[in-house]
Amino acid sequence: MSVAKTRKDREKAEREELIITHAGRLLVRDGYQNLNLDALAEAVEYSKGTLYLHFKTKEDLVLAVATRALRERADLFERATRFKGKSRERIRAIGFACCQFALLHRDYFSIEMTLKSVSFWEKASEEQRRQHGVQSGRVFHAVNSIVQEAVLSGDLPKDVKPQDVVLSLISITIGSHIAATQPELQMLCAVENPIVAVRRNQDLIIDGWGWKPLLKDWDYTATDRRIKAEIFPEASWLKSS
Amino acid sequence: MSVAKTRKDREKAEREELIITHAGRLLVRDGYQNLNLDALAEAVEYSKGTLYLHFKTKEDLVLAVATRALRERADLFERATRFKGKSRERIRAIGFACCQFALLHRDYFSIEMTLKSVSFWEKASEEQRRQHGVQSGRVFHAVNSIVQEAVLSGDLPKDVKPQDVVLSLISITIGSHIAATQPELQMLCAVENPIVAVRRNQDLIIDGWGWKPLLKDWDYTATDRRIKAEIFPEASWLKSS
Amino acid sequence: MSVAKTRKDREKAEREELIITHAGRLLVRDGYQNLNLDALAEAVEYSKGTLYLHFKTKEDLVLAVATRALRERADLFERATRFKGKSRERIRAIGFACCQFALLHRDYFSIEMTLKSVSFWEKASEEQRRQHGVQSGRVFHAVNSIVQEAVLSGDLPKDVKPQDVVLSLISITIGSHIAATQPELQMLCAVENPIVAVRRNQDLIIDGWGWKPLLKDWDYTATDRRIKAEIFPEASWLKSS
Amino acid sequence: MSVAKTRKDREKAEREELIITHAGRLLVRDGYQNLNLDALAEAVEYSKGTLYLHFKTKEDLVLAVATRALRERADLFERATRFKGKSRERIRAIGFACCQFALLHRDYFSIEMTLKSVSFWEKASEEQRRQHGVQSGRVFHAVNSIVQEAVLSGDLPKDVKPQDVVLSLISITIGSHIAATQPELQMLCAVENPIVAVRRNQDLIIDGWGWKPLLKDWDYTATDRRIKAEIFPEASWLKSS
DNA sequence: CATGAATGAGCCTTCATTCAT
DNA sequence: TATGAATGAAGGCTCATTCAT
Repeated sequence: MSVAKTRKDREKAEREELIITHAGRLLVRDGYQNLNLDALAEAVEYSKGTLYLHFKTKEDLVLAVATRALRERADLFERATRFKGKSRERIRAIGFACCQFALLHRDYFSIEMTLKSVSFWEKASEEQRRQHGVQSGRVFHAVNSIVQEAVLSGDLPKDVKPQDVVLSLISITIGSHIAATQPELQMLCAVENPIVAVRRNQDLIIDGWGWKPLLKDWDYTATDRRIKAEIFPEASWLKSS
Repeated sequence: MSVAKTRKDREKAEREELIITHAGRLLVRDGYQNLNLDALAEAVEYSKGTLYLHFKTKEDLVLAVATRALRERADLFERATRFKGKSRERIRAIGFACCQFALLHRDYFSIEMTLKSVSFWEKASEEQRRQHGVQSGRVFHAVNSIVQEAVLSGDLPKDVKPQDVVLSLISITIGSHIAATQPELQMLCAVENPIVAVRRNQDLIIDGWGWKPLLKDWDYTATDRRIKAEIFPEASWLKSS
Repeated sequence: MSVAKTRKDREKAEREELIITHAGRLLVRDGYQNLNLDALAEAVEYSKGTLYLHFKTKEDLVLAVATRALRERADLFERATRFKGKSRERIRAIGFACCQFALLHRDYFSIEMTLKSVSFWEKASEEQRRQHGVQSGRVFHAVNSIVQEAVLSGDLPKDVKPQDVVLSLISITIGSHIAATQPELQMLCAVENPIVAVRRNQDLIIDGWGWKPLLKDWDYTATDRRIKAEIFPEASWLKSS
Repeated sequence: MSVAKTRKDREKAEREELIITHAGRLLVRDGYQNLNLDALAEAVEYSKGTLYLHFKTKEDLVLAVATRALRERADLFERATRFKGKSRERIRAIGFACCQFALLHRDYFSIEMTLKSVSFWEKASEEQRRQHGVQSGRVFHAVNSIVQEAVLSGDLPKDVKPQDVVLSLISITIGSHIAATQPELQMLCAVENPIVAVRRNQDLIIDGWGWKPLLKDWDYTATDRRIKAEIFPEASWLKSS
């Protein structure tokens, strides 16, 4: 029976994955307000009632979509963390992870934005809120650990506060992603490749903090090649970043 | 009659302002999907029918809210543009304008985000779309003109593309604003004052581009005082930025 | 002042005509439920308030449109009544009047049909209801007088009840008009010219009653020419009936 | 499961019938524009949402009402078609079918008239439009087949066009029905029994075409008795037509 | 008299959620 | 456990009618 239970559990988890995947797809296509559970039920080929066996409310479901994406981001960040090298090389790996994530979840932000509404969180279940918080923490700590190491090792000035660095990195990444994917701005600023823009901006911030070795003092070509090979072997886009 | 017409027009414009103001408030509180015209009508103490005398659809109304905020931003930017001084001082004034705007429209971004949906723009009227475009352009050109001047004057390296600089400035501002106002990140990164965080990040980017005089080479205290006095005399928050 | 009053009255009547004319046009184009007083006010270039100075309710207005059409029909019928000739020739003139009316008010029926709703009459004013009744009576009596004369003169069998004949004539005319203008039936029954179909059906009914001289016993070509010339000189369509 | 499915389907069909029946009743009472789905939902004792599980739009529902009536008419006509006898006897049976239908759906015409609006058909679903077309065709072909047979057999003159005969029959039936049920005309023309009036008018038209044996040449009493007994045994009204 | 801004009741339609089977 | 029919509250929008100017 324990075996049967296990199989049941696995099936349940698989179905949950299926639901989340399709929900994410529809969310990106239609936005939160136009996501409708009838359409989702049809897409996953389960009944609407079954959706409610997995998720207490629509908000719960959407939060699960966001959390899964966030977990993948955390996974990518932690993989980047394990890169062997200077702190600046490792934060660079994090930057690559951001781009990899952005490509996998091109419209993750549009989902994340809907989470900002107060009423949203009120309707989501405690458990989903907790899980989302856990993944947020993993992302933060992945970056923070590298920054702290850089301060300790002297790659960053002793007097910078690690949290400030983390915040600036998060800020430039979020902002670049939003800005570089807005059609209006793509036109005005002649953005050819959003990924390139994001990475350039990250470098600007990192240089801004005086994180050694500065871009002008070091050739990161070899580093990039190693990151590509060792951390993101699956990422075809990194061919010629 | 011309007088009466003028008064009528003024009253109409005033009521439109009133509606937009309240709509903005509710929009920030409840989000786009939860903004309901019954509640708005009650808030402004006019009937629902009257709302529709001013705005063809709900989308039109929301776009008007966004456009008004954007216009204020453009106004602030253009005021900053008129600051007399080095290019770096003037881009600094733009940074101050961002902060001033952020304070006036703390949650403007959450509104702007709802505009991303394709179906949204389809339902908005041509006129409102046009007006929004015009204001977007003003904002861009205010920043762009300063950057171009910096390149011409040699304050920025000759080989940087002005649009890249503009994009990075917009990115860091958007991103910092979002990040620094997220409760979760405020906690993790110990953000005491979001405004300070935004401005620090802007400086990092500007230094990152090598925009002279660099922060370490120049004392901007006097500049800040002048910006405060000459450009934003009304902004109390600038007391001790 | 009496003169001024007269002018005012005339202006009022003229405006009323204008309103009814435009209302009829919109009614035919959009149907009763889609007739909207804003559009009508714009069309007549008077304010909505002015419309209400002339008509108590929307129903009143529509009834006025119907009544005016009915009055025109009655006028045409009474003109036909004055045709000099055999009773069968005169009822033939009525038939021509029907066609003339149908051409002038191609979609009068669609208006008349909306009058059938009980709730409609409840909302119409007493005065308008009365006027509509008066015109109905004129139409009936025009036809009835000819039928009675035919019975008296022996052109119709002595034992037919005039009212039955009148009813059958009204029936075939209404029915033919509806049937011959339905696209579906036009296709199935190969209706080339609705007017011709209506007149043929009228002849069938009249022959059916044995109204002398029967179609096969008399050549009505000359009659038709006279009706055209004497009664409907303005009707271009009668060229080659 | 197949059994359960069958039962479900049957229940669904029954509920659909229930909705259509009540909708027809309200439609006749209030007209299309005043039919409101809240009232209908209350009448059928199902929720408004349930109505929408059966019909995509209000227009769809109304069209379904019309189509069901039309189907019944087609059924009656096809039954009449199967009457054994002379062609004139069989077209007479069709006449009886008209009356039987008129009694069952006293106010069908008022519904059918609302279908004339162009905007109506735009909002109805393709499927409902198709079904309505199919039933229209059945009605036409039932009549047309008898007329053609009459021409071939020499009961109608060789030179008449069958479609003209069909059109005249449809016209007199529609028109008589409308005229004979208008209170105003009932009064003016002393209509005691609308059914009798309709049938008399039909005979006039049929005689008008010279369809043999003419009314004066044949006693249809026995035919009527047979039609009553063989085709409409359920129709109590035919007792003494 | 004429206006047209303001009203607000009313309606169609959607969709998250429930629950009997 | 899975289903999907049923629900009903909610919301955007219209438009006939009124009334202060």
